[in-house]
Amino acid sequence: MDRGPLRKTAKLADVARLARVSTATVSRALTQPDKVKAATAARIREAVQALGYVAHGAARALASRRTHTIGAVIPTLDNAIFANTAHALQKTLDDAGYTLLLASHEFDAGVEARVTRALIERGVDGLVLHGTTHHPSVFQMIGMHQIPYVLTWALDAAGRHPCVGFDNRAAAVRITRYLLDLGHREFAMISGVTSGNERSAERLEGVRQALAARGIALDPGRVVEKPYTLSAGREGLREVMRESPRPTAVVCGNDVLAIGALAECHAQGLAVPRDVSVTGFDDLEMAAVVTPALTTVQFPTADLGTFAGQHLLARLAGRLVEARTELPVELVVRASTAPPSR
Amino acid sequence: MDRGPLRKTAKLADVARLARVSTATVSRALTQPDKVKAATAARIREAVQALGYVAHGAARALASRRTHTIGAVIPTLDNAIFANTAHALQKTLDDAGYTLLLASHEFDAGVEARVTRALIERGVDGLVLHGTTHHPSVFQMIGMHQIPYVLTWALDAAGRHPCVGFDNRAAAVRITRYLLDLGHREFAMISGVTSGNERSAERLEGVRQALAARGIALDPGRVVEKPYTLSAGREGLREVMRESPRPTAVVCGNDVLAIGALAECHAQGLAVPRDVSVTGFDDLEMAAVVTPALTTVQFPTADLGTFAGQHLLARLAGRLVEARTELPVELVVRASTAPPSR
DNA sequence: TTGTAAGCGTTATCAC
DNA sequence: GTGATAACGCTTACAA
Repeated sequence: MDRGPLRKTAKLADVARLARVSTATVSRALTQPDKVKAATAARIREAVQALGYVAHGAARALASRRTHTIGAVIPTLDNAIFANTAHALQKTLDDAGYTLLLASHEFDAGVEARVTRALIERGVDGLVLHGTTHHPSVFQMIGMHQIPYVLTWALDAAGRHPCVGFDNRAAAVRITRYLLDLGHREFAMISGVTSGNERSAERLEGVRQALAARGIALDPGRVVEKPYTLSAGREGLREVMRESPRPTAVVCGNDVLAIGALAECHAQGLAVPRDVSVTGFDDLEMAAVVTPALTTVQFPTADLGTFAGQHLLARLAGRLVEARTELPVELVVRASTAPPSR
Repeated sequence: MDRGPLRKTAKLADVARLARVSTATVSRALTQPDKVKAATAARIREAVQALGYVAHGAARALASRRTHTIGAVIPTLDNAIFANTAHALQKTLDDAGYTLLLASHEFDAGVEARVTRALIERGVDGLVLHGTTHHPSVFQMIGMHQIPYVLTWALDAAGRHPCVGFDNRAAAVRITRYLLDLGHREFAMISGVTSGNERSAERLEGVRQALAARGIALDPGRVVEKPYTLSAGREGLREVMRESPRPTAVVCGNDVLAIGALAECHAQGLAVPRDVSVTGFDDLEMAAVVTPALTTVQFPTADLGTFAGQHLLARLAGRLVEARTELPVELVVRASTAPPSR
């Protein structure tokens, strides 16, 4: 590949000189080509090519007060769920000429405030935040800088913030009622860590609520909180199955935990769903693939990113948009999960 | 939360005025606190607080010619493997005060060149690229802008580029020899998509090479290429098991495919490893958790991000560093995977 | 230790 | 359509 006599990085003025026009014209040719005569534009294109010119983003941002950048703060990249959503978000933004700036806080509110500040400092035009509870300084900064934003995953009950998310609690109620209706009475839950995680907390609470409505309590030993990993799922199952009477229905906080739990069932020689029914919230559409015998609530997490992106883009374009979007979830019954008759 | 009479976004000059110092002093106080008298620094801190001042990154970058930003171009965020590495990379950079800018190209070389350009345009101080084969314009841009970079996952054989990665082919040879030594003669491979993916290609080639060394060929019907998804793994197993004689050893391109393949084995009533041995390359450390009967080659993918980050930080600090780092992989034998005796 | 002032590379507002 | 030129907000010699 010929890389020519290129040496130092060229700037706008160099292009202008070579194309025999002013910097203003080059700038226009680059950002609003239709405002420039075709012949001029062509000459400029050539010069850009010849010099291997790449615009200086910072200078551009400084002068135009626009970065064409959207920031997203996610709990962690280490979890496919969020990476998934981020992926869809990026695609949506990319198609509109925006770049996604991704930051994670590892479930630490302090870190979240810090990275949010860093994103604002970098001049993001918009912000995507996960969940509805945030450090007050976060909203303060957003307010001061007048940055368009949207909250995802959860729904802002008070209606104070634009959001697109799921009603996790309702989903939990739904799957629990389904199990109750089949005749299950002995429940256990392998929940995600609820502290600092509304999503996990709401799912657990939804299960509790649905059970309470039928007069069933979830005793302490029947709820274990685990990080969203496979091995934690195995561990969780081991723990709840020590209870007596043994649970006939185990609800898992998400599909990763559910798959781990299934693996442990196999290891222990427990047949699913004959001996025990395992169900879960399917964030990744993994569970169903691993076994057809798993009833789940499906969350369209990719849509989350897509919708959040669209919402933000619309606002940046000055269009009016719904401030609250609730995405539908789906209860997927794969096989009979009735309790063993005794 | 009191947000005071804050209205418009403050700038450095506002802070300077309030603190009764010059803008130069404020700038110093913010970036090199030790160059400023303690009392002055305190006054400035107060002013910053009071005004809710957030630095303007673009202006800062323009003036200082530094963004404290590292760009990483990964194939896709939709795959936990890369998200994993990105996560480790981010942590490493974060600790050093750098922010990671993540972009993905969805396995399209053209897109890769485009997003790399976008990152350079945004002024990244360094660049992390996946794999060793890239569009020539990518290296041209990097060269022109003198941007420190590092290639990951694979190793640059020619030694032209700084890299940190695995020897995928050697790993493939290793696991294949292991199976050969146990007595397997009927092989099949559920490979990742090799086109545009060196990693997949090298794994497949390694298997082929090891088999050829013992006079065994991998017939077309015994190799299927699939995307790294669970359902593709199931499909892949179905396809290769149609061969006759039926394979006794199925090597999977990664752990996601392996888990999918295992699920299909269960569905078909095939016992693992009694009827068929499934092995794979464990990018995510998932396979082993799902079943203890799975022999794998473990790739420390998180280390990849950590090392790549450290390499780049060292270069940015002007320190000399190895241009080539090969990370060790590990063959993990979980259970006997000898072929069924006939 | 602090202040003055000259850039950094674009964009945007005017004229022409 | 195109060209001067003044911002944009900060850093950094150089002076004091």
